[in-house]
Amino acid sequence: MELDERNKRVLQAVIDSYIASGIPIGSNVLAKRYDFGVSSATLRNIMAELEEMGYLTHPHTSAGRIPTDWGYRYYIDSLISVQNEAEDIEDHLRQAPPLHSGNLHELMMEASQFLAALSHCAGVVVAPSEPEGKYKHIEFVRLRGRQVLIIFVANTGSVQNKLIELDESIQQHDLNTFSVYLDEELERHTLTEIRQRLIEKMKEEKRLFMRLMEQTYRASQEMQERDVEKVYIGGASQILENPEFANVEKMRSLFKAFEDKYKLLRLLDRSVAAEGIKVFIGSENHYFEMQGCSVVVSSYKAGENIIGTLGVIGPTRMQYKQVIQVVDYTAKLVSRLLSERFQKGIER
Amino acid sequence: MELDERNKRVLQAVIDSYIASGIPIGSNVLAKRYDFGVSSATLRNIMAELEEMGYLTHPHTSAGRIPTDWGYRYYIDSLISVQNEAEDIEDHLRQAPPLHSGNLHELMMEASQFLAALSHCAGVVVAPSEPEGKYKHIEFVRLRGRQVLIIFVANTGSVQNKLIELDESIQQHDLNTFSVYLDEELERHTLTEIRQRLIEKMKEEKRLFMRLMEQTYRASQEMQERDVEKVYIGGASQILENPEFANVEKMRSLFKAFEDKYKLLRLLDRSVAAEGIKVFIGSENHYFEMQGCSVVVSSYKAGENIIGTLGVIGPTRMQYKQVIQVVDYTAKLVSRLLSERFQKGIER
DNA sequence: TATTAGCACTCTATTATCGTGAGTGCTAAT
DNA sequence: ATTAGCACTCACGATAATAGAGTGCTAATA
Repeated sequence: MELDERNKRVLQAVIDSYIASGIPIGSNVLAKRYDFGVSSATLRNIMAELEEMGYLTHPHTSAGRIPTDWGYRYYIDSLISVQNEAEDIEDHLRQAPPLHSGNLHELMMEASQFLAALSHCAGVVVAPSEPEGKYKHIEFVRLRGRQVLIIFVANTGSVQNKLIELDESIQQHDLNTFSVYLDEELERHTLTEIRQRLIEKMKEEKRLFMRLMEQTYRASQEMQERDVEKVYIGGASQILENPEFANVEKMRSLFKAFEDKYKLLRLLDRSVAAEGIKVFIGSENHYFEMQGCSVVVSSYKAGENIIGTLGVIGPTRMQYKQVIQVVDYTAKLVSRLLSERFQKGIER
Repeated sequence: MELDERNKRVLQAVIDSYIASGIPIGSNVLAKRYDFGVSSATLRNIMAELEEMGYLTHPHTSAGRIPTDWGYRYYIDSLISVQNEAEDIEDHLRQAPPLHSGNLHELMMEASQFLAALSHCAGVVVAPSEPEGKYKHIEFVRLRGRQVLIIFVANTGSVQNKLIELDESIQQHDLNTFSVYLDEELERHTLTEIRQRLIEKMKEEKRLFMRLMEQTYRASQEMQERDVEKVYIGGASQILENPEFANVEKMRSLFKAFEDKYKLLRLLDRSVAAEGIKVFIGSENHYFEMQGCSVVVSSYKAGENIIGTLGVIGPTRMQYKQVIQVVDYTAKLVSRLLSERFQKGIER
């Protein structure tokens, strides 16, 4: 059954009011605040209809209406018009300067805080995952004895490191030789390929380099997997400002969830493939048992390639219009910064 | 006025009970649970005395006694005996494995979570601050055009990086040359000294290297200052398990405080100079308006040098005995790992 | 047929009242 | 110095009463 124009307007009015005030909306309030040209009795009928269709509900018999998750979904898909973004963009620009990004880590942190500040929700940023074979440089630093620190520098400017322990001591000089060799090869090949070629080339001899290669390879694999560190959460306490989290138990479980960054990652990464904004309302996000929470995410790019995700987690009753704009703006901002400052496509 | 033996025992009993149960302790309960050989009436007198001396208080007329901050202070300084650490150490060992420390960042994170898990409070670790002139290696990676990524490797194995933009393009080859030069100099001098010598040596000529040196120097300064990233907080949600934070407003302010890492740093770093455990009870910590919170901190070392701080933030009513042992144990554990795996004193 | 006024009914949230019990402080006896 | 006894205090929980917002239904109206 389709909604006629008037019903749409009523639904929108109810959701708008509820988002703004947080209290269930009754027919009288609605009739008074908006000018529908009909009485509250008619509005009651309409609202009952909308409830039957699943867009609205009410907490108890004598309370006003609140949107269901389904109602929010319809609201976002059909009722939000993003016509007035111009005025908001100014708001953003005024607050934009903080994003200066001395290095990738900082940029991610700042972006998450930026999101939080502007959306009054928790800001979440998933750092770029380095596709295999995107290393620019691999460096070995001998710390002492057989301990070697391997440093991976990716095209995006991301730097990761791992400490390994070799079977036998090795000179810094030899490490440098190997590093130069690797860098040259990296121009044309992925780490996996290099490893393959090395295995073929030097069967038994040069055991030491072979070992080092193995360790390097394994370390790089570990880097890939250790995604957990890549989730930046900013301004989580923002979310507590919302009255719906006055319930202590809810808060607790929410913060527990924030600490489980792996799950967060799964949740956010679902949108990484596609471009544009995605909104997951309440029960729509399955990875995460967050009651009463919505997630607004977008992907960001470096050059033409989508490389990461960023967004916002907040109460289901959030200012979707604004939040969507903020997330969109931030994604574009981060994309621009990354594209400008790091990496130009595949070119080296 | 000094406390006689019996009063001490009563004070200890009250605090022990209150820490264990969280509810104010009345004279009857005390007389029943402990065997003082006196009646509840006498205990009432004693408790009134202790209250007058400032060690105890009660929330309202007809409630039992609870410790004041002062009472806790006395409890910790004079009443806690750490005789039975043997039994607890076993507990720790069973849970110890998780600390494997692939790199410094991981070690810090794991340590903070370790602290949280064992103390049921929030675990906080301040990463080693690199004293000037402790760099092992400085690497330059040309990303594209005039963008260069500077990577600092410290003796502790800590790796930091910063992206800079030069006035003119520079070849990777030249960067390597400079890196080799710096590394050699770093064997004997601090960055500040090297800069000085460079300025004297090559007045006008070699402008490019001079510029690079300036940028490198400035970047290293910034690294020093950007301490904020160095605070690792683990298991903050642990703290919510405590009933005293059922109050939403309290929780909120606490989490806000956690996000202000700079203040946290100030608070924790007060203990960095001295060795051993420090306890700040409730109002005793001034940097931080955390009502009802206590902080237990210790410093950790690499070799002989104190290089960082770690500890726990929890409700004033915490299991001091256990927590102190946990913090002590963790500090030693981290010290051992750092001493073993990285840096051997000043030797290179 | 769609809208509206009117009204009975429902349910929450607020406030008031009261009893209960743990605990204190004081006094007088030991 | 210790203790028994007792009056007094005060938070806490349960219960009851009230107010008010809002609904759903019915019958009247345009």
